[in-house]
Amino acid sequence: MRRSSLEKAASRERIVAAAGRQFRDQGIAATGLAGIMAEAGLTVGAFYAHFQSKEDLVSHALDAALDQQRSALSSDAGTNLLPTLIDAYLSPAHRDAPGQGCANAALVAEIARQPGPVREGYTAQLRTLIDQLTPACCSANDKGARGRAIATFGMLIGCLQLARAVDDPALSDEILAAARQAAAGLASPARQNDGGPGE
Amino acid sequence: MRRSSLEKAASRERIVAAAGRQFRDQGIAATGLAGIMAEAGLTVGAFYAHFQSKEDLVSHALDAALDQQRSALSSDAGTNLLPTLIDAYLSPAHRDAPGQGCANAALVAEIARQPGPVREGYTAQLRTLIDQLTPACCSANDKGARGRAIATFGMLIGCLQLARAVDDPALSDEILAAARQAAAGLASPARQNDGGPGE
DNA sequence: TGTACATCAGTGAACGCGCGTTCACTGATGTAC
DNA sequence: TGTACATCAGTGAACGCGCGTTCACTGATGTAC
Repeated sequence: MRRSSLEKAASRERIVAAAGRQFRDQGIAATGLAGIMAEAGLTVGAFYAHFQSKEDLVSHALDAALDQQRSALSSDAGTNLLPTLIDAYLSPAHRDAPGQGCANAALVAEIARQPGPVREGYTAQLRTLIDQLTPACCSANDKGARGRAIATFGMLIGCLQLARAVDDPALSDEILAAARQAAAGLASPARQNDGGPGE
Repeated sequence: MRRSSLEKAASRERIVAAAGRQFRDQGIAATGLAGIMAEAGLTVGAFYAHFQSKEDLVSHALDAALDQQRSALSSDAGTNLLPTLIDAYLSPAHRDAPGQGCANAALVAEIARQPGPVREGYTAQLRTLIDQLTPACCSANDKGARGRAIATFGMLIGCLQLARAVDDPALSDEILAAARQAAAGLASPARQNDGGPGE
């Protein structure tokens, strides 16, 4: 039953993709290896030919999911379509498909409870994301751009989570709309100088 | 071994409190009934004298945790110490004690995956919270107060989660600081009129 | 290029374990007379 | 107020189940000659 190294790489990719989707959809703790392997078209036994443990898979799957999200972002770096990006982030489509969506929004709280290595990997990813987001939050006086980038991103993930948790579609849409408007103001501070505390 | 109805009520309260703490600390899926009952000073068997199922407990524990949080808030309603409240919310102390802290921040993502009744209860609680927060976000032209209240709260929970997930204390503090500044601007829009889209 | 053999990706069954839930039992509580 | 009895909060052991992990085995792949 041995497979070629190309096939092995393909299997691994399928496992990582399935894990990324199921973790975001169901949460990490609630997702079993058997279900992931089944979605990847394999049986559980094969798992340990690819990863040392579930925690090891969590690290890799999270990293891959975050990479994927950032790559969409990096292609737009510099150009001024941050508003478009915000609208996409806060769209009903994104809200309704957590499994394909932002891993930050789906998993931050659970990441905080993960062992060291997982959190280390996440921290590096978030750092890169902030660096990518910061230039898009520039105003004439760009002293506060990085802070605004962080706060804006926090608002995006927080509001998306609220919109997902809520039972009532009308309230959910209202949350998305409120976040869209506030994010636009925060991220692109227009003619207002940022008046940060002296530093 | 039968106990008086007063003792039963006290037992139930201890179970709810222990559940609220453990759910926030470890997540709902990762928390077992045995651990909750042990913290309440009882054995697992007694659980079903108080609740129909784990899901039933989740509903009640979540409701209690959210009530507790809001009651701290309602005492300040009307008065202008929203900035103080924001600072407390984004304090290192709150970040470092999720088990005693805001259930929204700790559990939103997991609530989105809970069965109907839990989400219904949560939705009602969030609605009340938004209503309580809105007057504190008033400006001269208060058309956008409710939207700003929603967006501000989303930013609070999102940034608190980011600060908890991150591995590096310096970055974590930076996130809290960025959120504090942005929240102050968003919640108390000073002399800036809110320029919402026509409605 | 062809043959012999070590490697190892994947299978399928088993492992111990903790989960949520059930149940027979205990004995103090609350009630009926 | 005192007695007899039904109730039921809590115990402790058991239930089936799915979890993460291990293992003997298979047979195609990759390598050495």
